[in-house]
Amino acid sequence: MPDATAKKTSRIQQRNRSLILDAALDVFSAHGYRGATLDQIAEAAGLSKPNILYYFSGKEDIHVTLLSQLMETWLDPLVELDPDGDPMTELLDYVQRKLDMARDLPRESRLFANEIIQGAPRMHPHLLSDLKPLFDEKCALIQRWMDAGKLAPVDPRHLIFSIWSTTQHYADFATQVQVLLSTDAAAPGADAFLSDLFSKLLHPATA
Amino acid sequence: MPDATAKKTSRIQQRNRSLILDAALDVFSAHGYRGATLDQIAEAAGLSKPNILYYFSGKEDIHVTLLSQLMETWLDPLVELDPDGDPMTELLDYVQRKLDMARDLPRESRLFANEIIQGAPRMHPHLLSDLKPLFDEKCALIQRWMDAGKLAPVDPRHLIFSIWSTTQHYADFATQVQVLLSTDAAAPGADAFLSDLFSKLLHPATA
DNA sequence: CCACTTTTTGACCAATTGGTAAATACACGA
DNA sequence: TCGTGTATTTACCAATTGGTCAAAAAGTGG
Repeated sequence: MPDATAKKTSRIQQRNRSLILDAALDVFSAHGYRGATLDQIAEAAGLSKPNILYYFSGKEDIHVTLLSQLMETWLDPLVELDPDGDPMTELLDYVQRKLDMARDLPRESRLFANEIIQGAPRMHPHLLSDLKPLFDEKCALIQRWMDAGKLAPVDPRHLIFSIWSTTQHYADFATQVQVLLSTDAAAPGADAFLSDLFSKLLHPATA
Repeated sequence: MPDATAKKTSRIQQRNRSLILDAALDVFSAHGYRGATLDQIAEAAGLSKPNILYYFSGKEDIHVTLLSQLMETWLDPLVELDPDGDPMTELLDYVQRKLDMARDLPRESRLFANEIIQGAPRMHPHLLSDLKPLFDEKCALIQRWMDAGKLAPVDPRHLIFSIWSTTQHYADFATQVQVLLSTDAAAPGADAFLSDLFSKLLHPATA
C-alpha cells in the first residue's frame, strides 16, 4: 500500500514535476543558484512561470528538492563499498563507478560542485547528517583493510578526497578538459590512468 | 621609461582599483559571477557603487580584469617546471607548489573554478591562447622524461589533470573538507598523502 | 587664495526577477 | 452532459540590480 492517503500525485503532476526538475537541473548546473532564473527554467521545461510555481513553492524549493534527490545517487557508489569484498578490487571498482558517474551525470556533478564551492549554503545540514557518517564509516573500513595488510597504509580520508577530486574533475572542469585535449571523445584514457594511479598507491609492499 | 604618456595612474587610483579588485575577489569567489552584486562589492570595498563605476566600466570589466590578472599567477607553478631539473623532484615540487597555492589563494582558486564550471564564458579565449600552449609544451616535456626512463610511463595529460584536481580540491571544496575532517587545521596530512600518491605513480620500474 | 582637474556622491532609471491573484481552460467521474 | 477539482494562463507587483548623470567635494599646482 504505497499511498495511504489515496492518490496523492496524478499522472500529469508526476510528469510536470519531473519535467521541471530536469529543466532546473540543466539551468542550475550551468549557471549556479543565483545565476539561474525561473524564466529560464520555465522555458526549458516548456511551461509558464506561474505554472512552475504551482508545482513548487519557489526557486529555493526546486533547488533543495534537486539537491536532496541527488544526495542519494551521489552517495550510492560509496555505500556499495563492500566490507567482505577484496579491498583492492573494491576500491578500484569504486573509482570506476565514480568515473562513470562523472561521465553519465555531469549536470548532477556540477550542481553539487556549484553548491559546495559557494559554501554549501543549502546543503550543509545534509553534509553533516548524511555524508559525514558514511564517510567516517568507510574510512574506518579502509583503515581496517590497511591494518590487515591488504592495502598500503595511507590516510583513508585523503584517499577518498583524491578519488572524488580526480573523477569529478572530468565533469566539473569538462570545458577545460575539452580545450586541452581538443577531442570530443570524453577523456579517453582517464579510466586507465586512474586505475594505474590508485593501484600503484594502494598496492601493499611485499617486503 | 615605464610611463610614456606621463603619469597614467595616480596614487589614489591605484589604491582604489586594488581595493575594488580585492573586494570583488571576495564576492565573486563566494557567489559566482551572477550571484555577486555591485552593491556587495561596493560595500566590501568601502566605496559607493557609482564610485566603483568610476574606476571600472562595469561589472563584467571587474570580473575580466580579475580573471586576467589571475591567469598569470595561476600558470606560474607550471611555467616553473624546469626541463633541466630532476624529473621526479620537479614534478613533486610542482604538486607542492599547487597545494601551497590552494592554501594561500583559495579565493582565486574558487573564482577560477566557478568560471570553468559554468563553461568559462569569459575565459575560453584565454584558455586557448595562454593555457593550451603551455599545457602542450609541458606535456611534451614530461613525455620526454618518460621516454628517457626517468619516470614511469603514464599519460602526461591525465597526470596534470590529477595534480590540478587533487590540489585544488582543498580550496574549492573546503567546506566539504572541513565538515568531513571536522578540524580547523586546513587539511593536515594532505602534503604527505599527495607526495606519496604521485611518487608511487611516477617512480620508474627498476626492472 | 584661485582656477582647474580628479574624485565622490545623491538622486534617479530601465530592466530583470521572484512571486501573486484572479480568471480561465481542462480533465474526468457520476 | 454536467459539475467539480485540477491545471494553466494573463496581468500584474515590489524588490533588486546594473548603470547613468549632474552636481558637489576634494585635491592640486600656481
